[in-house]
Amino acid sequence: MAEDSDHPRRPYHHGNLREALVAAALDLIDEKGPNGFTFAEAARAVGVTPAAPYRHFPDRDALMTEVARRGFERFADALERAWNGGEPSPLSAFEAVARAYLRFAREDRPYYAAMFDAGVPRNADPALGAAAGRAFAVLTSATGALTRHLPPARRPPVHMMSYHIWALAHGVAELFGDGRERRAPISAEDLLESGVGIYLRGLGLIPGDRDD
Amino acid sequence: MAEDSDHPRRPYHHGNLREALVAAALDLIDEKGPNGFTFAEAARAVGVTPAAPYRHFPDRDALMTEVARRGFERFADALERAWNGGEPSPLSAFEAVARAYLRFAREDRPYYAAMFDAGVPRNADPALGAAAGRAFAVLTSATGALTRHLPPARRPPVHMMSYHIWALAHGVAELFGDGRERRAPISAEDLLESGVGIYLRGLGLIPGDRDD
DNA sequence: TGTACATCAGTGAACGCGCGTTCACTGATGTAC
DNA sequence: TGTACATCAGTGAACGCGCGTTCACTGATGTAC
Repeated sequence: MAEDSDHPRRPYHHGNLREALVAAALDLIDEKGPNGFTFAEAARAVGVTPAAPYRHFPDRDALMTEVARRGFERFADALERAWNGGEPSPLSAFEAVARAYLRFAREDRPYYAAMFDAGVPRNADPALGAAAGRAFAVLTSATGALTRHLPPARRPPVHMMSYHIWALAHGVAELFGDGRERRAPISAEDLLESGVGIYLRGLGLIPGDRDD
Repeated sequence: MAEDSDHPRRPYHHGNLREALVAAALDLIDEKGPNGFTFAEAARAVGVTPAAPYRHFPDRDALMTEVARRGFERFADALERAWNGGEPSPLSAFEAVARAYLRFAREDRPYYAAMFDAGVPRNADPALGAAAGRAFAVLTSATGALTRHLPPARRPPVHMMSYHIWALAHGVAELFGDGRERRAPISAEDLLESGVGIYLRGLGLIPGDRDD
């Protein structure tokens, strides 16, 4: 009973094996983490011989790299959308970017894992590096816009500030995303939002609540 | 030429196989990452049959867990030492803790990887969980001491603040530690120190440089 | 101090497994005329 | 519209590999008397 007689025989050509493999890889990464993912199992999940994927990817790592590349594209898109050209205000748009970061890490977790936890090197694929750069560029342009009206003496280096935000968002996502690492009594989203708020206050970008 | 005739034959009993396996595991993790580590290779590195480790660890994961456990012990020790009871001042001690965090992530990288990147669950071993709790307790008591003199209305929840610091430190370590992830024009240490400084200023814990 | 014996910590051979990958092949599809 | 043929995207069998783990074993060590 290798196949159900009610259903027509699966056609010899899959039709969209490349896409199906990517989808299967995402499922597997979601289930078992980026290191539990194997080429053979992806093929099995799609119902295809273990040799078939080689028609679409040179090797196992190439599929992983493809997932990471797509992840960075989506990630960059999401951040750009959230930034929205700095509208309605740089501050609110900036906070939207932070929220989008975390939402991506949570909702597109297997992508995020492929991008940051799978050990795929940034230079594995030029398009991957470009997409990662595009994502990071959103952060830098957002911080640039946000700090532009500060007097130069109090304006932080834009790269430094981007790295701070990125590190905080990544740390929150890795440690507190999805309930891994001790049941925090505060959600990852709230954690990042409050952290960014305090940070921005420290830069004088939003008013402090000092009594003086 | 399986053995050098100059040297006496390696004794039948290794003498300290357990310790040697832990050391080999650390080397392998350092070289190939926490997922490149295998039981068999650790045994080989130590010059022992692949069955020998089973006299000391029930299985492969137990060795990984042991490395993570020791890592958390050392980590907690390092943070406690840096905190130094809050002397000479809570602020300087707090900053010393942040520096110690990053120094640990850098200098004891294989430990850090076993602790955070190897997928060892916190409850794999009660002692591991306890050590992790002890490390985190340093952060909470440090933030508690640091914010104690703030008026209650402006005092941040101590857990939230600890999580912020932890997330920032972890994010910096993962993204910028050891030059992985784009050559940042600023060191991970400086990045964390400046980030923590801005954050503390945002809480009113160190003076801002406002002109008003 | 010497001997008998239990215990400990290794050996060496073997297992089953799943993986990544290769190869010659074949069924299906698309194109030229 | 029909046929011939090149190309494409699969199959199925096989490979070598290293891993985790087991087993009966044996050499070395420690202890009781």
